[in-house]
Amino acid sequence: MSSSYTTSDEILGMDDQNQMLLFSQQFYPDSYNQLIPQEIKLESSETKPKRRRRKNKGGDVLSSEDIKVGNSLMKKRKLTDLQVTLLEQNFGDEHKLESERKDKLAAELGLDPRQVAVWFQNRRARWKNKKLEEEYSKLKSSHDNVILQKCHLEAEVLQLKERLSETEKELRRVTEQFDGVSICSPNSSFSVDVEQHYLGGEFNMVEAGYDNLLYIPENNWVNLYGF
DNA sequence: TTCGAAGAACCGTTACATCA
DNA sequence: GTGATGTAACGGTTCTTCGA
Repeated sequence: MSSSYTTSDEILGMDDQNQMLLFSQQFYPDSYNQLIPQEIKLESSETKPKRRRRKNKGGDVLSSEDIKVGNSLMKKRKLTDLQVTLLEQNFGDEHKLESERKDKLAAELGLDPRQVAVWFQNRRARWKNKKLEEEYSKLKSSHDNVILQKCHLEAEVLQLKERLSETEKELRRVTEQFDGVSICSPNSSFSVDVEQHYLGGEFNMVEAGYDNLLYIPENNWVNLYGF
């Protein structure tokens, strides 16, 4: 990427004169020209090595991150509340930052346009992360609801199975009671009575959800679906 | 139409400040 | 003193635009 703005690494590599020039631009926003002179850009970009930013623990060399407060230099990189408020307002209006608006905002805030661009970039990233987090928690909560529902349904299935088993026992008991009596004959009026009794009467199988049962003379009641 | 330069946006990362 | 967190800034990559 090629940038019109000077990085702190580039500043660190400058001679004293250029450092002072940039220093005055950086710390006196009113007179800050916003654009780094071409000579400085060329000098630094041509020798720009591809490496990570270097640490600046010594503090003996001015960097673009130093800010003048009153008459003294402070290691203060944070933007002021007012600057942040205005940036937030602008971000609220529009997440994208056109070049014209960037320059206007930078002039208003006394910041480098590059700083404004970076702030918007980081703000968009934070916004995106927040959106992702919100989306995640929504999905998680709906997932939890589905799991809960599944548990309830499983419990219900268990309950129904138990009832089914009890009913089967009861049926076996009843059929054993009538063992030897011809209740299986389709022509038997007793058979019809039993069917009516269990399918539509006291044990309404359909309503009870037991409509998957079929009565076969040889096997008594058979579950059509395996449970 | 193609190609290269310039600029902007995005992403991952680093460095630093602040706080518990 | 230290680890966690927030954030300003950077480097690299990708995409778009524009002029030759």
